[in-house]
Amino acid sequence: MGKRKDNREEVRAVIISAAEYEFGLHGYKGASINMIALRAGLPKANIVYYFSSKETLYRQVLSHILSDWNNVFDRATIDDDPAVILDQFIRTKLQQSIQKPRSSRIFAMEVLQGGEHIKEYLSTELTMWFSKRTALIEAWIAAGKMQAVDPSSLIFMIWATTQHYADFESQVLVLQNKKSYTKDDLTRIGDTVSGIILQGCGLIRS
Amino acid sequence: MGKRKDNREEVRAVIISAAEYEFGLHGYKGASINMIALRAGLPKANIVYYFSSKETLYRQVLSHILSDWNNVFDRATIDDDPAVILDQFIRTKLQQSIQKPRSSRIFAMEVLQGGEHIKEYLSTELTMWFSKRTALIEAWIAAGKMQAVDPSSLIFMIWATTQHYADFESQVLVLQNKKSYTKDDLTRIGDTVSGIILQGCGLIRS
DNA sequence: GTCTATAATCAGATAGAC
DNA sequence: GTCTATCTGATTATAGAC
Repeated sequence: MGKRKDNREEVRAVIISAAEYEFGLHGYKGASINMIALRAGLPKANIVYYFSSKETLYRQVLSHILSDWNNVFDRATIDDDPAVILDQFIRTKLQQSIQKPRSSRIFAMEVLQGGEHIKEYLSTELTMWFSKRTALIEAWIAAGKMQAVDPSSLIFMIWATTQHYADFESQVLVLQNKKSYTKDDLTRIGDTVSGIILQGCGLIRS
Repeated sequence: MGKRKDNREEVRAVIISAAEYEFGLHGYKGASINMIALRAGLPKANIVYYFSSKETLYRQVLSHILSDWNNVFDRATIDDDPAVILDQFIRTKLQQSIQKPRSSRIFAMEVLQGGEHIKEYLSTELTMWFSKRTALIEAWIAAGKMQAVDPSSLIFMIWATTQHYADFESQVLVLQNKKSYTKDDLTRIGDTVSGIILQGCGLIRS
């Protein structure tokens, strides 16, 4: 019976992966169970059998994405150097964005449409994370470790900029006449963004 | 016959406005002609009568949005002060984002899903705009008017950050425990974003 | 558990009366 | 020009054979 359970989990994982692909490409409404089933190599009835409904599947995909989003900034304290932490935070987010663009896009489309499906995540887990980080930045400022900036705006700025490369990938690539990001792009973008933000917070000098 | 033509244009304007609302809320697939018709106060057959198809209506909405997007940066030259131009660019974009969030969201969802409907705009008009602006930034750098930064990354950073307040409005408001943006928010965000970016480009000192 | 066939619903588009 | 009624197709979900 262990066999059966294992298989069940494997199948669920295959479906979630296919669903992530389709939702990331077409959004919640635009993705169809049929296409997800085709991509997973299963008849569409099985999708419903494993997840009850499209809505449930979508929620599972969302929580699968959110569980993947831990980062450096999480464990930083007042004793850390803000320059090091912010630099790592920016580069890690950028890397995630460029390596897993579809996850970022699903989240973006969800928030764009009001975030109904992740209301609880936003108002509990993420709100707690956010208030701890803004408090830390304020503590750094009070300790004279960085210059006074509005912490919320700073975090939004980093989120927005790093996610932009996933969410607006089609625009970014067309404008730069490229087919996909290279390793050099990742370095160049990371250097520029980290450079501007650190210098803009008075953490490195011109 | 002038009467009729005028009326026709009025009705079309009402429909476009209702369509902008619905597309901005639910995306292309998620919005239905039925809901657009209800919002416009018309039977749904009239929507199709005036615009032939949902697709055509959507394209009209998109081009209506794009025609609205001119800004300060457009007419800047090498003789201008980059600090002034970039500051105005940031604050104008931010204002547009906060005042017309739905336009921004429709554009965002379109690009997120691959930008098929605006391929031509992206690869002609916007590409030209973009290459002129990056060239101008490079000229400023060469003239010693600002410090060396990657022009593309800088523009993306400004776009991403300013649009974030429209596109991720639901998240931003929840995290700051607000119902809507105030005039103070606009000032505070503008000051922070403009401050970090200008200082980050060596245009003001700490 | 797995799959085929089908029911039920909803959307976009059209026909035709007024 | 404007609207009601209807068609056609797609999509989610279910029933029931294997």
